Amino acid sequence: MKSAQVVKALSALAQPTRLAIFRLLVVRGVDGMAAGQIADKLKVSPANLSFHVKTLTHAGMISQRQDGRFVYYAANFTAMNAMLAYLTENCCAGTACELENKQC
Amino acid sequence: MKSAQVVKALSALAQPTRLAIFRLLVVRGVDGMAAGQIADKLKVSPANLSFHVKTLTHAGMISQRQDGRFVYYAANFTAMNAMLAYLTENCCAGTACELENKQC
DNA sequence: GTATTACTTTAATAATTATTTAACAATAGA
DNA sequence: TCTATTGTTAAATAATTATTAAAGTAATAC
Repeated sequence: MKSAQVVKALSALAQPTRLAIFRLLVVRGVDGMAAGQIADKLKVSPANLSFHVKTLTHAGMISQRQDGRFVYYAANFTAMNAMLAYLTENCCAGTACELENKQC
Repeated sequence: MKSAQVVKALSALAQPTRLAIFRLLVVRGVDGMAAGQIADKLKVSPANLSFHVKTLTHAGMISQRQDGRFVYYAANFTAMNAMLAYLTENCCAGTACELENKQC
């Protein structure tokens, strides 16, 4: 994963409403949740929700699927895991710190 | 870990220079690296480096230790792991998705 | 004690990001 | 077709964040 993409992913999550949306969708799993449901649950205006899910979508952290009048959003677990992997990669220059003290 | 603290941690990492600083320190391990070395390596002005390490320190993602005229910075692995844990917590409502498809 | 090294702080400016309101689609149902 | 539902977009404003240059602090060396 490229560093610029990781910055985009982190920026997407680095906002209270968007972190709440993402966490909700992580717990929700693969089926995801309709935009309106998310907005209701998080007490966010539809326009504001649209703005934030757009940011998360552009960062690749969530995916979108239309079903009739409803738009379902779901967490992108592959993107999440890639981001987490980037942060911990080659920790402590690859020495056995994980085995010794579980620091990374 | 509280959600506001996670937002702070993510915000700290969500900037190219700061992500580069953090990654450098993650690879470096517990000993850390002096401010000047970091600035040289990343080709950042001292003032700008100071600004960014301050942000990372306030977010709890790195720690600071003075040694003579040098100030050493090191990654805070405990904070990093807490942040990663927050993001994946109760994924897919706790169903065995990890065992079934390694999605989270 | 003066100079040098290493780093931080302040202030000004530039750039980005979030929120709100209003207008705009698209689908579904009467 | 008319209307309600569901959601997005655009424009304006407010707020936050990053960068630079200059001044300031603190420790060591001469």
